Amino acid sequence: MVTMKEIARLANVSSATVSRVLNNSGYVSDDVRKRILKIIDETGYIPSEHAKALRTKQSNVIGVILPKLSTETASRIVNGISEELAKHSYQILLTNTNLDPKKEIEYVKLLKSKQVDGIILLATNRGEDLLNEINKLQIPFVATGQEIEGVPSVINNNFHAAKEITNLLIEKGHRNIAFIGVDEADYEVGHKRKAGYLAALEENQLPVVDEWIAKAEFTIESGYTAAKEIFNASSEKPTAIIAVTDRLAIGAMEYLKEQGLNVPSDVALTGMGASDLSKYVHPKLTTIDFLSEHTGAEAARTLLRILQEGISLEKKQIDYRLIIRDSI
Amino acid sequence: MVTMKEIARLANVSSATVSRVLNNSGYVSDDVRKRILKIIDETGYIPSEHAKALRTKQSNVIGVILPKLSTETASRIVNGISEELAKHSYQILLTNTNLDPKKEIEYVKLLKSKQVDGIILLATNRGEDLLNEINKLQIPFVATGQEIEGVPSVINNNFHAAKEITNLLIEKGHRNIAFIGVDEADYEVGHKRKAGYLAALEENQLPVVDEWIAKAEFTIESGYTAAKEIFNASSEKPTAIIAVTDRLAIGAMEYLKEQGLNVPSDVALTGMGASDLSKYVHPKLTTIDFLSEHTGAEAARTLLRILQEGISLEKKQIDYRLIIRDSI
DNA sequence: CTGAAAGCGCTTACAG
DNA sequence: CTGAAAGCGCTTACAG
Repeated sequence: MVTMKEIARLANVSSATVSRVLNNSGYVSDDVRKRILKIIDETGYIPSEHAKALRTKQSNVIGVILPKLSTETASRIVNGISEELAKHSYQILLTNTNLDPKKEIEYVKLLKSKQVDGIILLATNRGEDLLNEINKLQIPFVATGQEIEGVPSVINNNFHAAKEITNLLIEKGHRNIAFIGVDEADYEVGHKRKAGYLAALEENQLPVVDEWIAKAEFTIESGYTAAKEIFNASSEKPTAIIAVTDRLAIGAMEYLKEQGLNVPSDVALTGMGASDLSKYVHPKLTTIDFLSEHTGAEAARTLLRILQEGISLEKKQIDYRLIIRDSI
Repeated sequence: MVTMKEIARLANVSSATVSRVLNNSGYVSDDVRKRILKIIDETGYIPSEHAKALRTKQSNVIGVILPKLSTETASRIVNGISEELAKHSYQILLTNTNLDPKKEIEYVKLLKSKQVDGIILLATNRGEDLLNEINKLQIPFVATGQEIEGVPSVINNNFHAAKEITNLLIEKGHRNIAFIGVDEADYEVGHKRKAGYLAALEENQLPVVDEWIAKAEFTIESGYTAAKEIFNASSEKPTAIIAVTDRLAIGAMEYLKEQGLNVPSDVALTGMGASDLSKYVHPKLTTIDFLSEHTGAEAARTLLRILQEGISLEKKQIDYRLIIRDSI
């Protein structure tokens, strides 16, 4: 491999001068600069980032820890992160926990050893161990997906989104509104969205009916099952269903169709996430776009701000957009 | 930051010994080993990968260059890569060209400067400049998505997949089979899939009708437009349409429905890619699953084989799976 | 079994 | 405007 020393030798200068040319730092005569650049070009010399990082303590790499890449939300967020970071010449070191929370901690350590300049975590939980590890860490850190206490977090406004979509149904005259949620251990998606639903009911003095509230997994099948449970359990049937993800809504839609119920005239239905799917099911799904690319980009910007200006805000909520389509 | 030197000092040994403990290399007495491990644990010491990489010329990082993360295929492939590499303690340094071919070359250089141990490229084209850059490079390299001459490539069997799906329609009695393809500059998706279609026609002595062959972009809208063109241009209408992606097929499906044509009884329709969408449109789409996670994993394995055994096969074709659903 | 020393490829104060 | 030298944090042949 051709090194800086080699370039210096060929150009009859010291490596200090080569370094100055490369970094545009300090004075170098035009003459010498040109000579060096020519040689760099001819040899195809590429400086070693490891040596550079070792010296400067800066790697221009940001670690990203994510639970699963093959979900639309995750890939939209990572895309947002990657575009924003690329603008500032940062690269992403990607680690994928495949939903194993133990790996989150392992990867935090790994990324530290790789000496990334910062870490962005797409969090699914708010585990104590993780928090400890982050606090031990002396690396700028941004969480997204979940708010993590004491850690700069970029999150969606899940509470208001759920509340608004519930209100929308209430305005349309629905009073029997069912809810398909997920485990509240997922604080943002499980707890906050449910809280938004409950808040809207309460404000409108609608009763909370336990049989109309189901807990599901993140799959279409689970949405189907949840809708079935709701319709089997209750003597009075709901006229609307709010699902906390599009996939759950689509599962519910399958069940409803199977029962010969029309969406939306018999039962209105909403999802959340603005997935690709939501546009192409029939009827098209009313949903909420959480602008995930934007969430990712904002997480990246937050991290860059910490890196460059030392400014560290605690919490940033990203706006969402309600998308009204044919399912209500 | 606590360094190896510091650990050595605290343990009253030399850093050489600490290094030996860390790497399980050479002899270290149990006594000393325990003492060192204890101190490492207490201090939370994490070795610097940059220093290590500088010394050993090995980083345990694989560079991945992709055109766009937010497509289902790309994220499935990257997921496959990431899972396979994780098994072998390699991490991914992710670079995203956002479909800018100039960036492919730029990122090849960047990844070299980051001294990744190898590079996996999800290629969309087979540009000459890129090939030159790769050849200049002295880093193990695997391409996927496109076969790149002289470079180990893991690709899908696009020709046979397209041929098989065409044959399937022919067996069903279709003789007027239209084709919605993409630019043949995308050799695998544009050229090979079209070639497979043409080969099936030829083998069955069916005529190639130019009006039945449309070129589209990678969007649902473009599939709609292409189907419209086909139906407007030709006096004799096709009874089946083969689209080279699911999104194109879904666009075509929208057009057909709009025209009051029933899928599959009036016009049969097939896609390729086994996207999530394909399962949830009505009728469900007959398509081809290219097993993208598997493609990614195989690309990773190919790279690891080069890295670990120096074995470098030229070309590997991944199997596909035909998924027959209701659209034919 | 352990240590002293060299060296990986850079950057950067310091001196001239 | 340029160079000599130190040092970043590791590993590894060599010596004992």
